[in-house]
Amino acid sequence: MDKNSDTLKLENQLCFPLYACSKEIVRRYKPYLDEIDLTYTQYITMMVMWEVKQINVKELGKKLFLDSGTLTPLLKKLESKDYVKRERSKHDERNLIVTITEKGEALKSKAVDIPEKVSACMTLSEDKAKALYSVLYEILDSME
Amino acid sequence: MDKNSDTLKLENQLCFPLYACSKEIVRRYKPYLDEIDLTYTQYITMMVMWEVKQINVKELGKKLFLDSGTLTPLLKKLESKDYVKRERSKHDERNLIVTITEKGEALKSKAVDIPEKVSACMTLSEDKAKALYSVLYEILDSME
DNA sequence: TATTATTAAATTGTACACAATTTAATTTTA
DNA sequence: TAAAATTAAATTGTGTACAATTTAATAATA
Repeated sequence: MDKNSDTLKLENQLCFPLYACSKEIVRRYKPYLDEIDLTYTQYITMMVMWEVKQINVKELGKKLFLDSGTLTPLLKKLESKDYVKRERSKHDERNLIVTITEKGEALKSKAVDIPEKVSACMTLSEDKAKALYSVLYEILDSME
Repeated sequence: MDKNSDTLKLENQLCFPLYACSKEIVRRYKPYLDEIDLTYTQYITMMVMWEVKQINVKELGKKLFLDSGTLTPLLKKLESKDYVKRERSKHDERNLIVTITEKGEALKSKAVDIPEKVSACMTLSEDKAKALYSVLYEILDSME
């Protein structure tokens, strides 16, 4: 390919549609997440908490691909809403243990319909969705 | 599917790997973009400028899926680096016309190798890359 | 044509996102 | 075991993102 003409066109990039698509879908979550007073990042954090109940910041960051610079203020906010509890591990005080609260557990029932509401606003066949899913994880795995 | 158990698991979301993958790839750009003193958003903006030479903020925003709240400060920064020129349209002063400068044009040659350097750090077959590309644009189109 | 509506950027405010540094705790090792 | 290295969060600083509002210019209309 002629390096000077095409490689730097937006339409020839793979990263750009990924970036744009991610943002646009996250934006579709907003009205539903507003109803339960969560941002998207807080929502995916709660998704982990609903599943594991308790986790430290490091492990949480690994699951979410986020670092403490993002998670520390976010977890403080979730704590102020009483959805999680933050406390240092007695065993190793470097670790901060995040634990879901009852109020956090209760929030789950309000969130359970959100994924289908969002996927309803974009038409994508089951097959393509599965293919997309597996390619994305393939990329994520290959980059680690 | 049992609503209360699986729909809210991170691993069952399509948006999450999209969000994570986008961020991780953008992060791979950083070391190369640092060398030419651009952020990723500035870089995709310059990609449009290399292609069209001149455009107003509204049209630029449409191409990049960004609004004036993001673009205004970003374009001011690109202007301060002398990569673009910002001036009101004489024909309609509501429009701000962004024009690439000579220095901006010259930057292209330094950026031309970046896409292949980034794609080198993730293994993805041509076929899968193409499939991914087309599904992403299908989603983007279906959401407009 | 004066008023109203619309449009395009800019501004404001909140929340990420992440690199780099700092702080404090724990391990390793000389 | 005391010093050095490592580790986990927190902090700092820069740069997005985007909703909502404001400002200024232009277009539509009563």
